[in-house]
Amino acid sequence: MQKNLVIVESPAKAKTLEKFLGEDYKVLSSYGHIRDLKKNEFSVDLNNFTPQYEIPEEKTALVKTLKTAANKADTVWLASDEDREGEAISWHLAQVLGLNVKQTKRIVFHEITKDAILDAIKKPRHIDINLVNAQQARRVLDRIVGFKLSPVLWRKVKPALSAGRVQSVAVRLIVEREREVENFKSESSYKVTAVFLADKAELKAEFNQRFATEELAKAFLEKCKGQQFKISDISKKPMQRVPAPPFTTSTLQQEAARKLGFSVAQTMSVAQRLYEAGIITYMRTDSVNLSTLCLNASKKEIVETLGEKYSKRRQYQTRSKGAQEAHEAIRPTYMDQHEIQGTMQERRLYELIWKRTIASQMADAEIEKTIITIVPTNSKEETENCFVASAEVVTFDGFLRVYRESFDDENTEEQVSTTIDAQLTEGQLLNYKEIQAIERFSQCPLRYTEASLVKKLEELGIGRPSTYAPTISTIQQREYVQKGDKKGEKRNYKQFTLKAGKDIKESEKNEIVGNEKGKLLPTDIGTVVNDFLVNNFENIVSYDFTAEVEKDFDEIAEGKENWQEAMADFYKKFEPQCEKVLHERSEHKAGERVLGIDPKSGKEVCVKIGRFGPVVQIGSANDTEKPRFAQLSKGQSLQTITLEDALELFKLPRELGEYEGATISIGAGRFGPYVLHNKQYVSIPKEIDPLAIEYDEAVELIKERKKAEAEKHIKSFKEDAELQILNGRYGPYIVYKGSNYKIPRTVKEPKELSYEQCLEIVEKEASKPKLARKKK
DNA sequence: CAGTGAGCGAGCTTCCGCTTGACTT
Repeated sequence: MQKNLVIVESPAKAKTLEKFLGEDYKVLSSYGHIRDLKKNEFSVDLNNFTPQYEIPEEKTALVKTLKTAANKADTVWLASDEDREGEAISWHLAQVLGLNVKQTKRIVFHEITKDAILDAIKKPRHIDINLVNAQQARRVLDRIVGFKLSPVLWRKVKPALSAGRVQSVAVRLIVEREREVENFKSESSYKVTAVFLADKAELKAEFNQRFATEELAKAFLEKCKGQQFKISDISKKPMQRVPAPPFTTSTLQQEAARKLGFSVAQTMSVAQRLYEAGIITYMRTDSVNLSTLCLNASKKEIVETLGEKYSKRRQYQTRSKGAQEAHEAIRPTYMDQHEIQGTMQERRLYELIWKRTIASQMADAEIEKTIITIVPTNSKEETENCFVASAEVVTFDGFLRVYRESFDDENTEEQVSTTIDAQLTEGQLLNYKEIQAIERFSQCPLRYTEASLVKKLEELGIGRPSTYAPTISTIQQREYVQKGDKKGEKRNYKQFTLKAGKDIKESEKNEIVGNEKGKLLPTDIGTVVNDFLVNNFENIVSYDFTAEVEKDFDEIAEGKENWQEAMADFYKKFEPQCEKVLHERSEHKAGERVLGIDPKSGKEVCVKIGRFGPVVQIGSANDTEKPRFAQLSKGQSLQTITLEDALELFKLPRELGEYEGATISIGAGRFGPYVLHNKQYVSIPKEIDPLAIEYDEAVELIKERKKAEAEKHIKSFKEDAELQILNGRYGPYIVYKGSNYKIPRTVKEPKELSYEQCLEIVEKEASKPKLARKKK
């Protein structure tokens, strides 16, 4: 029987710890929080802000195990993470396990190494109740905000919506970026580049001033015509480049997106597997700190493979707002393991982590930058305008040997950089081969990707490593935001070229700009909800709100402020704000836009967010006649739809006539437009306009559908009409009494299955436990 | 490579942070 029980947060950590601590210690895991506010109730007494905690059902078995183990042990050590949440986990554990809060031993370590752990055991402390209170304040504030704001949205915008301190700001960022893009007016100017001839080699250079207009650019080229040029100056300066710090959750998500094309959720799930296999350290962290163990191991690797001069020991400082640094940076557990076994994704992510970690401990790259200034030979006065050719030569590659960080805005602005082949001297005369003025445009702001949104949230100190991925999935689930592509637009630009011995030639070219893939785009609902919140709760969805309340939490953690009083202070202002908005009667719903008058009925036509999303409405609920509704179709938006397009939507359903004794009608449903015939629905492909589709086309679709239906059928049974073998998207399957059943892979020829065999499969499959179906 | 297809309202919805599960019709 072990004398000591140690409780940590993660089971993988527990496993490692047990190895280090030896026989006298049993190590168990709490799997995060064991208690929380009730899930479906407000659970905060608004008179004194006392929270009502409960152990969620899925944790009861675990808590029982922990209790038994705690009762058996002589000493219990609470070893949850050293941050606000970790302290609260320890406190809840102490309470639930019946331990004395003031006396129970509390230990912490920031890295899972033997030394760190034995060290921690030597100097236990007690639970810091102030830090616990800061967590309670954080938890209760989030509950108040979320559970008071969401119902306002249900009432004023649409049921089942949600708002919160983190998600609403995430949506705001996306909506506002979209508006920046929409309102962006690009300005053009002329950039001048030249190719000079130095002996036989070419030297590319750019003029260090841009020209605002076509006329100025042309005038400049005119002045250059027939000119000879000279090198007025050659300067060389050494530069250093430093490696990026080791990965945190946020930077790992960004780099994995840029370099490997992973989604934020994908990165986290692959990293989780690596962590559970003991290959990398913990993947939810805001710290860039590396353990001494890792620093030493990295140095050894670098010195052994590349030599002493490539090694440089570095400790990085965390700069991000609100970082709590309970863990190390994300790094390989063993630096000598350059690659791993596993899936393609696992191998690639590991390689990225290994390289970034190693590079962070490598020497600076040394670069020699050469800048050559070129002026016309006839220029008398010392003018600051000149052509500049610049070249960079890596004189020592340092960390670049292993790893180079990527950036989102790479390749957006082409820079003239050249390699210099010729021997050049100051005063040397040059002739131009070609001088060109090209119209260039200012860069439109880029829409957010999942990863760049995470970066922005981290900069604002909003959200935590464990919530970045879930937040992004929440705002998509609520349909505030969609991931999608934006097609670029063609843009014309002018170009003037001056070749040696010739006149200026003008040409017009075009390019595609603004093509964006996998970007976060706001939906109508997201936009309306955001505008509603910004109008009525600017203080809550402000970019600074989190930073401000964090200041309070810090005060509470330092024991300078009473947490429940802080909550009372907040609620005193927040509650009347909610009440006011809730009871405000306005003529128009949030986001409603009047388009005009329906010429047929003379009634008002408006668009708004309806019970099921964006709709057009003709007439009002106050009229004697009920208003008519039509859902906006895909690609239409509340903000841009015209009266004409809106009225088009009322042309469905249409009837096209009889076919085989039944009416064909065209309608629009949840999944787009369809042909309805004999209770059979057939989707209309998006190439065909449902408003223009003709009788023959509709019949064709019905026939196609019938044919597909016939092919779908593999076998039925005379014993039971309710049993059939069908061919579906995932291969053959069995339908029995309205439910689908998978045919085991071992069955090679589903056609040959007998009635009895089918029933056997059905029985077997039905007995398997079913996953709770996802909400749609 | 399936199948889904209403109605504008009588019940329910919702937060953020800690953790991993057991699931693939």
